[in-house]
Order: sequence, then structure tokens, then C-alpha cells
Amino acid sequence: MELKNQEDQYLSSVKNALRILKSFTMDEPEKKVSDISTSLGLNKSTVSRTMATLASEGFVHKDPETKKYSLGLSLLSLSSIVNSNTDVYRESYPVLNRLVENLGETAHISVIDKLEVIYLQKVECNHPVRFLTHVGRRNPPHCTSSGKVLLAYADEELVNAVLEQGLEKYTKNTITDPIKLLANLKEIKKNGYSTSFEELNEGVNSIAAPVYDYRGKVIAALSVVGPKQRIQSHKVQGFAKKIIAAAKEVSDRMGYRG
Amino acid sequence: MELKNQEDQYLSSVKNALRILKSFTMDEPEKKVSDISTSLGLNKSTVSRTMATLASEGFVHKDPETKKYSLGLSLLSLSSIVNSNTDVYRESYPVLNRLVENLGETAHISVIDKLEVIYLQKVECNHPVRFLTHVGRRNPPHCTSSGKVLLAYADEELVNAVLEQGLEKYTKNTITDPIKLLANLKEIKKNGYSTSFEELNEGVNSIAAPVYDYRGKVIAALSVVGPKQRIQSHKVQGFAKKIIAAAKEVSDRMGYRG
DNA sequence: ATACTTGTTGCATATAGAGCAACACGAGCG
DNA sequence: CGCTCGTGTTGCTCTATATGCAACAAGTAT
Repeated sequence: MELKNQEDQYLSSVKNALRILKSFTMDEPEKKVSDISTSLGLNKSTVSRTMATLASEGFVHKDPETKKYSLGLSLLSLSSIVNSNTDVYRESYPVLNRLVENLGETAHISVIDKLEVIYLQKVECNHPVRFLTHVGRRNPPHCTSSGKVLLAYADEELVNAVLEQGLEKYTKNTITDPIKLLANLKEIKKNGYSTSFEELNEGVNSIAAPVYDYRGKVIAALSVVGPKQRIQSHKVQGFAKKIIAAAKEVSDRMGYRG
Repeated sequence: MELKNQEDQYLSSVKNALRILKSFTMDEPEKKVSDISTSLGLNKSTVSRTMATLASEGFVHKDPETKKYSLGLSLLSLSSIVNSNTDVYRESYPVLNRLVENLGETAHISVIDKLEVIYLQKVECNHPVRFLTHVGRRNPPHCTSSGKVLLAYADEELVNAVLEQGLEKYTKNTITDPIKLLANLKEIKKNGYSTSFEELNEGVNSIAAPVYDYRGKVIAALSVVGPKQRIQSHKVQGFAKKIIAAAKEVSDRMGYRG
């Protein structure tokens, strides 16, 4: 008998519901039944009934006036549980706090999930903020300091998968040549930290260092982000030293011995 | 024909999946298939297949070593979208920042959802923190300053529903007598702010004020929380004045004219 | 006023999903 | 070390569910 199709073993109506949830984005946080039906290729009665079920458990909320759906507070509740169980989340918090006070810039902890960088933890500086990042946000790995440091220490197959999905150009500084990216990753591993100079957003620079677990595996990145006026090229060495030290401290608290 | 059972119109396999997700708690962030099967009354093969489907979309994660499931990062991503669409979340942020700098204590924005208080926004002070609250956390409304201020301005039917679900005692200061709570709510409405003196957690005090939307409806609470050594009874008037002013400012930014 | 779009819901039908049983694997115990 | 028990997976069967169609209601646009 032929090998079973992987998709055949999943519950299709549950899949529908999850795909509907994931269709909401920052750019489109409110959606109509008909829009979802069109974009996901599902019958409008299917979408309507699935939405009613999601709403009954608080996963979406229907605006009674506009009839549009948005994501519901049950997701917020569950997300607060996601992190509570993550060692790096808890152990990094005091370290990020001190780093932010020390450097005066916003700091994050992030990991790679499904070929993207996702921010688990954020401690903000006192400067007026522009919501460039936030916990839960996903970003491409090839043009963020977090992403590049995680790729530098990652398995070759993860790196290859990222290269295969393409290196999208976000600014004039984005590295889109695979050969140049691989060279950059090698340099990052040598330096022990990575940088991104306006590679994802104009005017925004960041520096990141690897966080190790007790087995010596790189499991997260600790990064600092700010405007290029405050994170200038000539300051990078001093910032990097402190960021590496902070990442080392988080690693130590994770049971790393190196 | 008899009136249709409300539950009959929901998709049962989607309901199962959502109930499984909601079964995870802070106290039990990791669960086994058999535990979920027992606690939710579902067949273990049903739970197993539902979990596999949830995992395929990143809503849960299976630890390959322990075989235990925990909530996945897709929930974190989606939760970051939940708030981006909330006016009070965006408008309150700079106000909370200034208040925290001014008072030196942690501040929140919260709302009532399904008879519970849920924290939408949190700005932390520089004191060592104990993770008493976090965004997404739910708390009972009858013994938190946020909850009490929201109840004070709420419809009678919401207040009655809260009374009907019972007033659980958390500390020796928790108000468990409905008559006393209603009297307290009346006083809160008169004063324009509420307090909680160790009513939910020992040693923790908080003060909250109502946030209005453009129609003059109370849609959120702005609160400040800290240890009783720093938020003492004799300081409440001074703190309350600043908290009311901050809540007023958020209300103004929401289009409130009052 | 009419036409169109959207969302809901009754109904029919096909199949998906639930549950059973068997199996594989690992843990615990004697 | 062998046996027992618990856990999780998966093949299979059967029925109840979920999907889609069509009709309808309501709102919007012309």
C-alpha cells in the first residue's frame, strides 16, 4: 500500500479553524467571513460555522456592528502560559533589565521557529518607542541580528532551508546574496556576535549574541535594538562586549558551562 | 419543533481542540495525552489526533523526550495581533510609561472578559519584580482594584453574574460578603477610584481608576500595583490623584469628553 | 426600487472523526 | 531479566458530523 499522505492524518475541520486563526495579521487584524472564505478557499458557511465555534471559546470576537471578526482574548491568556514554561524567558528577565538600564536601548530574547525569528521577551528602554518589535512578532532571520546569530550557530539544513525560501530585500542594506550571507554568518561565529545595520528597517540597527543551554546548544539570541543615531558603527564594539556578557550570563543561568 | 440546543450549532471537533488548548494552565503548562483524555472525557486516540493537528500548525509543541505537550509559539504570534487592534492598548502606553516613572510602581491596563479581569498592557517599574501579573493573566474581579473599579461602573447584570459565581476568599482581606462588596462598589464610584489592600495576594496593594471611551462608557481600568510597604494607606490619596489623572488622559486620547 | 453582496441556516449527503482494539514501546517491579 | 502495566499510536469500522448547496434575510450600492 502506498505511503500515507501526511495531511491525511490531521483533522481537517480543526486544520480549517487553525488556518483561519493564522490568517489574521498585523495588517489585517479584522476580517469578514467572505474575505476569509475567498482567501482560504473555504465555503462561506464553513467559515461562518467555524467562526461561531471559535467565538464561543473566546478565540475570536465578532464586532456586532461591523460583523467583522478579530482575534479574541483567549489567545492572550494562552500566550501568557506559553512563556511561563520557558526557562530562557524567566532566566533572561533580570539580565535584560540590567542591560537596558546600562545601554539605554531596548533588548530582546528571540528564537527561530519555522524559518522565522520570533521575539519571546522584550524589555524596553525609556526612549519614546515606535513599536518596531513586540513579543510574539515574527521577522525574517537573514536580515536581523537575532536571526543571523541564530543561523550562524544552526545546523546546515536550517540554514539551507532559509536560503531556499529566498532572501527577501527589505532595505538597500539587506543581504540577498546567499554567498555573502554565508560569509557573514561565518564572520559572526568568529566574532561571537552579529549586527544588522538597517538591514530590515531603515534607520534601525541591532546587535545580538548567542544564548546557550546546559548542553552547549544555541537556543536563543539576546539582542539590543535602536535607531542608528544611537547605535552607530563606532559604538558597536563597546555594545557588543556588554551584549555578549549579558548573553553569557543568561547562558550560565541556563546551566551552560563554557 | 423544539428550540435548538446552542451547543448543537458548534463544530464538535473544533470545540475539542479549543478545550484542549484551554486546559493548559500556569500550574500545568505541560500535559500528557492520557491526562487530557481523563480530565476532558475524550478518548485518548481523539486527543492524540487532535494534538497532532494542533502541533502541525504550531499551537502546541511535543517534547520528543517526555512526550508531553506544551502550548506553542503560534499562540504567541497571534497574541501579538490581539492587542495591536485595541485602541486602549496603543493610546495607554505612553501614559503608563510616564506614570511608572512618576510613581515608581508597575502599572496595567485591564478589562473584564467572561467574568474575569484580564491584563492587556503592563509597564513595569525598576524594582525587582515577582511576576505577580503579566499580560494575558486573568484574575478574579471582586478582589482586585481593576476588577472592582470595572464592576463599579458595570451593568447590574454583570455584577450579579459575578456575585452568582461566588466570591472566593484569597486572603483574610478578601471581601466575600455580597452586601459588603456592593457597598464597596458604590463607594468606589463615588470616589472615582478603587483600592485593593492585600485582597488577592498577601503583601500586595493596588489602586485603579476607570478608563472611558468616546461614548463615555467605562471600557478598561488603569491600575498601579506594588508591595504594601510602598503602597501604604496614607499614600493612597496622592497616588489615586495621579492614577485618576492618568486614566483621564487615556480616556481623552480615546475620544472621551467629560 | 432594484440588484448585489454578505452572512445565516435548513437540509442532504459523503466522509471525516470518534472510538475500539491491537500493537509497540518504555517504565516499574519483583 | 522477565513480566506487568501504562501510554501513545494507528488500522479499521461505523455513524454522526461537517461541508456545501440553496434559500432566505438583511444591508449596501446604484
